Amino acid sequence: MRKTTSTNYENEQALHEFCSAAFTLSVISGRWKLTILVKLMERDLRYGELKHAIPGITERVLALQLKALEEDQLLLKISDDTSGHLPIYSLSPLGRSLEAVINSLSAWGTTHQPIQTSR
Amino acid sequence: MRKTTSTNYENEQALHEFCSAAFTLSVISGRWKLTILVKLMERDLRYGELKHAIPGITERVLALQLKALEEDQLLLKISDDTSGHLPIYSLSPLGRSLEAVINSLSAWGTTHQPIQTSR
DNA sequence: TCATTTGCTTACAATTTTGTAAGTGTCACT
DNA sequence: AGTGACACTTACAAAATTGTAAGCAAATGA
Repeated sequence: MRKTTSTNYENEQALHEFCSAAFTLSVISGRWKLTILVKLMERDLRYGELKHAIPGITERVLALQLKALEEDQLLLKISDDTSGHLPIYSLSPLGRSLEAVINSLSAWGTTHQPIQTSR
Repeated sequence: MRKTTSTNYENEQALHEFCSAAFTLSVISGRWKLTILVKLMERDLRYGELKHAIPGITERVLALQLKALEEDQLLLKISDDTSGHLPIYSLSPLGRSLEAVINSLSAWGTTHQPIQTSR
C-alpha cells in the first residue's frame, strides 16, 4: 500500500496537476504494464494466458499490475458469475484510447533505441 | 548505482529488447524527468534556473535526473571552459525528438485525467 | 469423489527510487 | 582576505517497486 502522507506522494500529485503528461506516464509506468496492455490490444485474455504470454512475469506482480490497471479503469475484469467461471481481462475503451500513446512510444523507441549487442 | 546482476535489471533489459515502447518509457520515467524536458524545450537553462523553475525538486534529485538524461543523450551539458563558466543544460536533437511523444502523453492526460478536487 | 489446474493472496526479502541534510570546491564581489 | 552565490556531492534514511516462495479456495476434469 502506498503512503499518502509522504513527500514522494505529494510531489507526484502536484506534478500531475500541472503536467498532464506526467499523469499519463504514471498510468502506464510499471515494469509490465505496457506489455500487458499490448497483449490485451490483440485480444481478451485470462490470467493464465497472460502469464504464459509474458515470459518472466511472476504471479504476484501480474496480479498487482492487473489490479492497478483495473483501478485506473484501463481494463475490465469480466467474471460471469451467473453461469461461467473463469474471469477474462479485457481492455476498456479508455484502455484502447491509449493505443495512440503506445504507438508513439513504440515509434520513438524503434527509431532511437541503440542496437542491442547479441550475447 | 544500479546492480546489473539482479532479476529486476535482467527483466527490464529483456523487455526493452522485445518492446520498444518499454524502452522509450524507461528513458522518460523518473519523477521529474518530463518536467525537466518540458522546461528545456522552452529554452536552455542553468542548474539553478531549473531548480527554481521546478518547485519541490531537491538538489540531489535534480542532479541525478540531469545525469541520467545526459547519459541517455537527451541533453547536453555545455560548459564553456575556455572563457565562460556556468554550465548550461540544453536539449540535444535526440531530446527534441521526444517532443512528439510528450505531446502524445499530454494530449491523453488532458483528455482523460480526472478533475482534481481543489483543497 | 478426488486429484489437478486456475486464479489468485500472503509473508518476506532484495532492489530501486526518492527525499533529508549537510558539506565541498569554484567563482564573483567587496 | 572574507563572504556569499552557485553547482554540485556525500552520507544517510524513507519509501516504493519488484522478486521469491509458499499457500489457498474455487472450478475443472477423470
